[in-house]
Amino acid sequence: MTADLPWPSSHSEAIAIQKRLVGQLILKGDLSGVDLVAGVDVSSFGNTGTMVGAVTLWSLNRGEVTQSTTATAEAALPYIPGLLAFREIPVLLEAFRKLQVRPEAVICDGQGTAHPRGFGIACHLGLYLGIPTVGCGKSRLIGSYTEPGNPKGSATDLTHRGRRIGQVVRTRTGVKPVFVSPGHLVGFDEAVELVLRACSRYRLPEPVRAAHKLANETRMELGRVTPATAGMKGKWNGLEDE
DNA sequence: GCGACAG
DNA sequence: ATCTTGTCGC
Repeated sequence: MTADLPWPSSHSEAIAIQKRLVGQLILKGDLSGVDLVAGVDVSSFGNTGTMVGAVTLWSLNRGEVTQSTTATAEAALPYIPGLLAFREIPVLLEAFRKLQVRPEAVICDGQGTAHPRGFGIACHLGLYLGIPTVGCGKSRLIGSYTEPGNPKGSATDLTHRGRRIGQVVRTRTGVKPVFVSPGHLVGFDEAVELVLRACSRYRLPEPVRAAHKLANETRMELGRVTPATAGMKGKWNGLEDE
């Protein structure tokens, strides 16, 4: 279930890994029959300190959370646009390891193929888990697009260098759209279909909302017990690379 | 060199 | 992401 993939020790190494793994993605697959969908999210105290990862299993048919797990870890590196996965995946995998049931699909709080190298956190997580993953970001990382129509369900293409890398989707009438792109084992349109199916009365998919809530509550309960802000300044900023 | 920049 | 009060709108 958890493949053994390489891990970087520097900024450039991380980029090299993404460029190599992108070729292993399978950007097609139908999720119309899926019921058990996992939502994942990470909550942290800014760029350093303790992070809490949460995975929530949501039954689309029952419309409720079936099971959920959390895990905590110290941030190994700060948030770097384009390298988010290397910061959040470890704690998310640990949370996944505690699950007693395998979800049929996963919706991530972040991008899938809508990434500079076509390998966002949803892709990364998908390859590790071997489960279909979809990226659903609240804002844009890269790509250009025209605003989708106002009605719920409206969508336009998110493009980059003349290629479609994802779609901008209105998950709720009159509300800011989300950025949907496939992670692994799912196609572009199928990814949008799953996200829309997982959205009921809010902007974000229910599984993601549940995970976000759980991660945040868990972090609050822990209390701010980790100052450790001094030890990692400048780490992974490219300057001390090679 | 100057902006942009998931969470 | 996180820090935060009030405020606009259905």
